Amino acid sequence: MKKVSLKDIAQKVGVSTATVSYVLSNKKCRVGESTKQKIREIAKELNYQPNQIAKSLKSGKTFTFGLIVADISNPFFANIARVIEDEAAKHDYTVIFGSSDESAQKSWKLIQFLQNRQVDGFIIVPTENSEEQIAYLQKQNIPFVLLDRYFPQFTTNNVVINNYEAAFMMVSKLVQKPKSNVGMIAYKNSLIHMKERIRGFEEATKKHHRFIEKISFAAIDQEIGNAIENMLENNVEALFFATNTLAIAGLKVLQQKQIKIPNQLKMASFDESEAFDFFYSPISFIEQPIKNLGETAISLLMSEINSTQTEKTTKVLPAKCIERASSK
Amino acid sequence: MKKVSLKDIAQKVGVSTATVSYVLSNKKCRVGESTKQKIREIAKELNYQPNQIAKSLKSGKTFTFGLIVADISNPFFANIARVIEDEAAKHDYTVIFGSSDESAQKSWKLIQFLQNRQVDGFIIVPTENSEEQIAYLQKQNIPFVLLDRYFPQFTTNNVVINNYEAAFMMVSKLVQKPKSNVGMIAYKNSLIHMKERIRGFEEATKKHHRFIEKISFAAIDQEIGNAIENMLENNVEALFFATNTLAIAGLKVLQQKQIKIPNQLKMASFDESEAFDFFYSPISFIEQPIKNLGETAISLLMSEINSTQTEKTTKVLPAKCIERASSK
DNA sequence: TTGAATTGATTAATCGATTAACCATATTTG
DNA sequence: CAAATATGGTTAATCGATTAATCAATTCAA
Repeated sequence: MKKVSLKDIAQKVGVSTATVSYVLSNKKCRVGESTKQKIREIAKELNYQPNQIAKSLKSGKTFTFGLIVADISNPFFANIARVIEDEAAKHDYTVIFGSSDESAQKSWKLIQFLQNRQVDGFIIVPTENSEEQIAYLQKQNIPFVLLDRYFPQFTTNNVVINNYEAAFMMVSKLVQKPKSNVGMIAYKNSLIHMKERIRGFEEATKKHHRFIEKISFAAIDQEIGNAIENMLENNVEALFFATNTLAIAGLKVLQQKQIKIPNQLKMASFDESEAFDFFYSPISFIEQPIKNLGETAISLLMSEINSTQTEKTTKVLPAKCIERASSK
Repeated sequence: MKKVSLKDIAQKVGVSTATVSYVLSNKKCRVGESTKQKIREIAKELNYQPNQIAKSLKSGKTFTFGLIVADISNPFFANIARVIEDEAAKHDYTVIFGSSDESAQKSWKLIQFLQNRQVDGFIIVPTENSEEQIAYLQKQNIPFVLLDRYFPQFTTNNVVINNYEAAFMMVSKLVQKPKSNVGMIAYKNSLIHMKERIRGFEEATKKHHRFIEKISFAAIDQEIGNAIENMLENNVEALFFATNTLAIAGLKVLQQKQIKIPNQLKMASFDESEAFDFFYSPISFIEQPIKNLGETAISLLMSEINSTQTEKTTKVLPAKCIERASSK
């Protein structure tokens, strides 16, 4: 069965499609009361649903956002996606999203794809080496907001947390005894959020012997074993993970090796995970304000879209240290 | 900056938009080689991206699926969503999805919304009392596939597992000692998948004293405490959870009460969760073939869309019992 | 009673891409 | 050389909704 269009209603009522359009969109236009009623009646009877595609073509607006996250299988990003969807829905926007899996190439493909679908704006968690993509969006004057990370050399709308401060606070609590050996496991990644987390760790461990292992996102399972091995050989007594994904992978190895936490090794991580709660000694972590991050991103994007102003804003939201058994 | 359209290219080259369209879509049509080259060149130079909205309006196809899951914050559905997206992308389809949160009303809203966006088909995890929605889709002749659950009274495309068998197998292993007290915590829900899980539990515990607590999805946190309390008062020595969400909620209570698993209470659950791996005694669970479920759903939907045949199929996929420390 | 104002509705252009149906030239063919 | 056939393109309608411009019929004012 074909979908009901304005034309169908118009024919049945015996008026032009224009009249039907005016009535159903409640425009202040001169249409007789009896005609109005009849049109509304028939529209309801046929269960008329306006064709958004046609509307979009005419208006140039799709009421759709594109969301590109770095890794949708990570609950952090999955939850952010959820919040962003809910928040967008409040403004009658749909969200189409994709996962770049930290690959600039995939991110570029997604941007092109979503642009073809005429999204009205983007929320992007940018990957390494995606600078020219950002430059492209800027040049095309497409509204967008960067999330979680950004490029300091570009003036863009950003929503982030203070990674340096959060890492510094958490690590300071984790490594109280000076001169001991301490370690951090991070991503091999030049993005600012990772740099800042590492800087926070370093600043908090000035008086310690520190060891940093950097792992590539695409090969966590292959590289994590060695990284942990090295940490243990260096007798670190505290270990800080730069993300929840790294922490989960690391914990699996530590559990295999029967390392007792926190007795043999204290630990803490960035981001949360349901698994952290159920570990025999609950894992300390840095809680990011996910709801706030998503809401702020949508709010920035909405104001970018609805105004002619091109002033860019960077919002820095507070993160919280949740200390539990694993770091004491 | 406005987007580049066929018209822009046509003007620059000095031909009609029709010619440009023919060339860029590689139609077998008579256009001179030199003109072809020039058009391709200019198209590249202007970075032409076809407007999918316009294409959709003309073709009546959006190459978009609507996916409605019951609860996107549940990793089971989140992962299914992921698989479905990846699989759809292989066929050059986009997926727009929403979460009904087990509410028929929300589900109905989502269907209307997605239909306005002219999706070419649906994959739906139906909620309780959504029968008339299914009937509506059927009447409108809109291609769709039901996932995880279905309504036996409707002849539809379904992709499910054998919930009865999976529950029976797992519970049989969980409750070996006859005559003991055993319990199940399920949802207060009349959907077939839940009924089947309960039937599996009952069939496997014919020789036991069994206790079943039913909890409403919308009030898990409020009701789970009492449910667990009752189980403990009845001295159950084995407890089966109908879903991962229930298990996680239940585990939190059990942990507070310092119940030792499996010494004081053996347990097992449907579905997986990262948290199950990190519990001090890893939780036994029924593993659903998520990848296979998603792939099959897309494949059914694709063949429904691409063929005129209206024959409906129900695919029943195998689930697997993963036995670990918690049930021994 | 004639011109002006009001009411109720229609026409037609538009958004961007597609495509069937034409229309010129140019080249063969009998 | 006239008719047939290629060759290389253009025109215009279409998808469905929107909306400025217009028109016809009525009512009102002077």
